[in-house]
Amino acid sequence: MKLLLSSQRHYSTLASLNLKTFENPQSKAYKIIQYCKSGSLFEAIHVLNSIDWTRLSNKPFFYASLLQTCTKAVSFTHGIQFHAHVIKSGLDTDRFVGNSLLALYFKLGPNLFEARRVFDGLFYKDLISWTSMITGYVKVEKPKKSLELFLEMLGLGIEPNGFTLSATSIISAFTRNDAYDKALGFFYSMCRKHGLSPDGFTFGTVLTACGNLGRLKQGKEVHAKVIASGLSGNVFVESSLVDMYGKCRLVNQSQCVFDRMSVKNLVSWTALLGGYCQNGDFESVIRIFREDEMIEEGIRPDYISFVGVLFACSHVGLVDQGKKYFAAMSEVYEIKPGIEHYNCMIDLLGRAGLLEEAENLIENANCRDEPSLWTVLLGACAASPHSATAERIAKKAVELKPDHHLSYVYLANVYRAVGRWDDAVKIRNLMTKRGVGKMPGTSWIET
DNA sequence: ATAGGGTTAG
Repeated sequence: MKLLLSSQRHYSTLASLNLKTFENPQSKAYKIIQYCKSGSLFEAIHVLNSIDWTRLSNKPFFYASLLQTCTKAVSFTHGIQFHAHVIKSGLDTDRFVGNSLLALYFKLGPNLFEARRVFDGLFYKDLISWTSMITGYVKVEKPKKSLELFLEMLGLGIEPNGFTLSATSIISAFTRNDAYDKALGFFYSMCRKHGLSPDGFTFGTVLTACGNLGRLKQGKEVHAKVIASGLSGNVFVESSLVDMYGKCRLVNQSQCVFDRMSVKNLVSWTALLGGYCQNGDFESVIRIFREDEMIEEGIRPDYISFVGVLFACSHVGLVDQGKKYFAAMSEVYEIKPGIEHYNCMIDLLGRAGLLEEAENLIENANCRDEPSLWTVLLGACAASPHSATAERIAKKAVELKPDHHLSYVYLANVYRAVGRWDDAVKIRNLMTKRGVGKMPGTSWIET
């Protein structure tokens, strides 16, 4: 690639390159900025190459604009070249240039290493620098680092007030860290201490936290805040509410919120179905799915919603229905079944005593060596352990997952059921030898 | 003048 910004060119246009003239529409400096603003990276570079860059004043502003344009135009290679020039001119300590570089590395990289280097090298870090780095860590799945940095920022006396976004990224970091309690705590201090008004994103995150914690009381409080904030029409917020009530075992409330939603999407439906699933009302799941209500509203079920309905089928023992949905998944909706769908089907078939059919299904799946499939099938076998099939399945499970103690227990149980006491003892010894958990006493019958 | 953000499902 041609090197940009050669310093050996075009002294003739020097007159148009000072700070004052970039506001002059005739000047090339003005054109560069205009091109940057409209995201026309190549045009901007073209003009840039026709001037003497070394004589241009106010370089930080140009570098920042150009770097942002690279980010906007998704051109990482150009961005890196500009970074090289930035370093050469010693402007990488400038916070505007640096912040633009951070955006480049986080949005197009993501290159955490380079971003951190830029961040550490900044002469003065402002709230935007901190926020970029904090949210950047969340993005690359390093919530702990993100929180460390957040605390460091607070230690320096920089308050995240006025910027809801920095607060939401912290909440997000907490929730990704499974520290839902802290996320909730932060939400409340954000509202009370800093007087910030949360937006839809914040509410979505916080409601999910309430749901995962089963905190109905706080969930309701947040619901009240949602209503007060006028965000009731937000499909993300309302789907989170449906989810929250479902997880807090108030499935009626979940249905109520759902019914009043003016805009529903697939996630809203799946959250509703999930609520019924978690509350053991599998009949409702199947009823809602079967009545084609979703399809009437123009919503096509996806990978996850099929997990819900197959899970329900397996719990109710609807073999034909389950088979129908499993087939429809790939035939009608062109969704490749995954391990979760297979698990449901194996459980469904196995519990119905259709061991061979279940075994067949596993053997023909591309995830056939996945231990969980065999473990699930083995669990289903416990109801009918009197067969060579059960023995075969149990052996396969032990082979694929030698550290799973239940497989041994099941296998021993199969032997006991047909009176092969010596084999049962061998399994017990094998378990001890491999050190995989404790064999239950002889009173153990089935799960 | 220029820069920063995220949510939902089994």
